[in-house]
Parts: sequence; structure tokens; C-alpha cells
Amino acid sequence: MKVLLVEDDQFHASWMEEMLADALPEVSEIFHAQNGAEAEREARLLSIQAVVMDLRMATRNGIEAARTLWQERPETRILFWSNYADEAYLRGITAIVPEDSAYGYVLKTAPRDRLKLALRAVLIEGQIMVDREIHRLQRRQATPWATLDDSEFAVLLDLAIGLQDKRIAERRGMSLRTVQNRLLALYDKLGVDAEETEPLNKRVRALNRALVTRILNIEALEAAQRDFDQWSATRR
Amino acid sequence: MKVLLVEDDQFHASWMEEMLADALPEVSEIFHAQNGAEAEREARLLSIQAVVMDLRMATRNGIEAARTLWQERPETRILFWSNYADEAYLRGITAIVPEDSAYGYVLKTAPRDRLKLALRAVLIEGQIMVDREIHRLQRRQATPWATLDDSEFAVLLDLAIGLQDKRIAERRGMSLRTVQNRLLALYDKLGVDAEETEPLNKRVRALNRALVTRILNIEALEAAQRDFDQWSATRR
DNA sequence: AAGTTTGCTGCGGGAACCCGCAACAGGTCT
DNA sequence: AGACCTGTTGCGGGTTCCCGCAGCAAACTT
Repeated sequence: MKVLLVEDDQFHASWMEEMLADALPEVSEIFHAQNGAEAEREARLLSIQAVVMDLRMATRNGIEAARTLWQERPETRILFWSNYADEAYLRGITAIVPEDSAYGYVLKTAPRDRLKLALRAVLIEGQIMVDREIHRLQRRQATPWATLDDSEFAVLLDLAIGLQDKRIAERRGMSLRTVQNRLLALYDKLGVDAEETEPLNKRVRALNRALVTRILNIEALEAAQRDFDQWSATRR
Repeated sequence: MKVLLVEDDQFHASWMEEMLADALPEVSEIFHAQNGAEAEREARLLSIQAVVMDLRMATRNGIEAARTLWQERPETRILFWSNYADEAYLRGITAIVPEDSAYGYVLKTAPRDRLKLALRAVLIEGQIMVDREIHRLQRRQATPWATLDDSEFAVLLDLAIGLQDKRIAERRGMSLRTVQNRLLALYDKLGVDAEETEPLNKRVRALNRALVTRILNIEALEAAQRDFDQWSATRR
């Protein structure tokens, strides 16, 4: 079996190569890409069906690359491997994973055994496996058990790129007042104004809280901007 | 000479150890800390005067640790060593570096030679050395040569944590209108509304742009929040 | 010395935002 | 069927924000 390793940090790359050789004897060849663009090219060229993918890379990040890979060959198995337990990454991934594709998400800080387990589960067995740390680390200060639903998350993204209520309403096909209701829910769930003595600018505060709690990260902002630009181009 | 290496990624740590041994024969002992808190403890205990410090760490980041170290022993020489060329880091550092202290900032992607050079320049010679990549990478889309001055940056931080105009004015000792003038300058320099077709929420947009251009990062938000909490505690 | 620039400030108004109140639709429970 | 919950929408008003206009003082120019 051929495996493509996408990772721009050489130390992590060589550690992972070693790990692959150790954990998966059925791997015959390991290919290596330094960024998302290379990954897309190599996967196409070599008919890769098993990938270990870093998320944060300089030129083209793991989620974008994965989207392309899955568009071209939905049965590709991808194990995402990241330093950060950002919910934004997880949402980004689950938004693009095709029906019945195998994928996984492991932290780079995970112990050796768990990583090996994940490699086998995802790349060989075709299972889905997500490091539970990712959920655990969240919701430190945000009101607990308050998960954003998809429509709230969509509004959060629109808020984050700076759209006004009216624009969000247009884009998402809601009335102005509904958008504002979503925003109220967001302010509540993100803990805006909770136990604050002074009044704050709620919109900015919501973005701030979303970032600090890792519900969003900067890459998610960039991705949201691209989506919006694309949508707004088609609409005129 | 004793050197303290503060780094929570084991691969990077062992690479740096090797690099230190190779580049600086005058180093007699290398100590190792996994995070900022450990670093403060060990430096105090061992009278460390030369430090190589990662910036992004789990429990206590490099800038906070450096502040403590420099408070206790201002002549400490610190080489910061980071994956990211965020202007926010650089501002954070220059805000806390004492008069005539030696420090440096090198990217982890820097070639071997440049790293060795920086190690020697900062730790042995006591010079100041900043990787020029850091400035180069900035200002992709922000209006060029538009550097924020200190008071603008301060207002940006206040905006970022969600303060309203009136509060910012109180905190910074400016009139309301002056704060708003600063905000106008910020909107301009950050490229808010530049070549946009639709009207946006300027405050949110400003924060978004500051993050995307790496003038701010999430850690800077967290730090600003702590500063503010502290300030607001003393004021009542 | 008179003119010019630059930064700080108040005033005022239009737009956006926050949000309570109430009406209404569709689904669920008793 | 009637009571009830939940999500959507309009209305209205108090607040904050954005920003043009203008006055003022200090610094700088000619």
C-alpha cells in the first residue's frame, strides 16, 4: 500500500515516517509532500488512497487539500494530524468529508500508541476516529454544553468577516430579525456579557470569544472570506 | 556557559540541542524546560543568563515567561525561536525588553547558518537580531508602509477585547472623539472598506484584518484580556 | 510675526445594532 | 382537540457607532 505524508515540518515528517514503518507493515511506499498543493498533485499522479495530512501549512492548508482529494477520489482515507485542538478544524473537516469516507483526527501530542491505533483504524480499516481531547479541551469558559448548531455557526462566520445583519440575512435567506435572534443565541452561548461588569461591543466580543475558545481560528476566517468572495461573485 | 532551552516540542528541542552543541562550543550545560512556568523556575534556580525560548507553548507562553525572567534579571539574553512571523509577537517582545538587553527573534524555518549566527550574536555577543522575514511577510494586503504607532496599537487591543469607545477613552485617558479618530486611522491602515463593494461592520472587520495580516494573533487577544482585567481590578 | 500643519476636542445626525414584545406557524404531548 | 413548545418574523425605541464639520492649541515653516 502506498501512503502520502503531507507535512511541512521536517522533524515531524521523519518521526511520522518512522511511525508508519513501525505500525503498518503493509505499507510499501511512503511519498512525501510539503504542502497542500503538492499533495493534490502527487495524490492525483500516484493514485494515492491513504494520506496522513498536517493541517497548518504555509501555502495551502490541509483542509483545502483534502477537499480537492475527496472531490477527485471520495474513497481516499485521510488521517489529519495537527498540533491544535481547534474546533474550527473539526468543523471544517466534517463539512467536506464525503458520505462513508474514512478519516481521523489525532493530535501531535498524542502518545505513540494512540497514534499507531489511529493509523491502523483509519488507513487500514477505513474507520472514523477522532481524538477525544479535541472535545474535552473546548468549553472552558463558554457556557458549557452549549454547542453551536450549523445555522448559528454559519452566522458566526458571517459575523466574523464583518457582514452586517442585513447582508447576513440576504446571504442565508433569513429575515433580519431571525439573524438577530441567531446572534442573541451566539452571544449567549459564547458567554458574551456573562459576568462582565461593563457593557461591551457584542459583535467584537463574540468574535473574540470564538477565537479564544478555539471555536474559530484565523484559518477559518480566511476560509470564510474566500467562501464569501466566491458566493458574492456568482451573485451579480 | 549555561543555556536554558524552553521548548515543548521534543523534536524541535533535540534539534536545537544539537545545534547549540555544534554552534557554541562555549556552552557547558544545556537545561531544558517544557513550558513558561518551568522556565521561570529553572532560570531562577540556576541563575541562567542565556535562554532559547519557544513562543507558543501550552501553559504559559514565551512572552510571559520572558517578562518574568527580565524582571528578575534584566541582563538575561533571550533568543526567541518561533514558527510564526506574527507581528503581534514582535510587538509583545519589544514591549517588555529592558534597556540594553540582548534578544533575538528567529523563525524555525530559518536555514541552519542563520540560526547559528543568531545563537552566537545574541547569546555570546549580546547583540540584538531580528529575522527580516518577519517584516517582509507582513503587509500583504494592508495598505503598505502603514505601520501602527503605539497609541493606535493600544486602541486596537482595546477594540479587540470588545471595549466600547467610551471605555477605551477612560482607560487610555483620551477624549471620546480622539478615540474615534484613532479608530478611523486604524480602519484606514488595516484596509477596512478598501475596495469593498458592500458596507461592513468596521469594528469586526478591523479585528478580522488585524488577525489575517498577523498584526494580532489569538495569544495577543488573551494577553490583552489579562492586562485589561488587571487594570480594571486596580481601578476600583 | 504671520501662516501652515498636526493633533485633540465637541457637536450633531444618520445608520446600524441590541432586544423586548407580540403575533403566527408547525410540531409534540396529554 | 386543546395545550404547549419552538422557531420565525414585524415593530418600535433606546443605545452605540461612524464620521463630517469646525474650533482650538502647539509645533513647525517661511
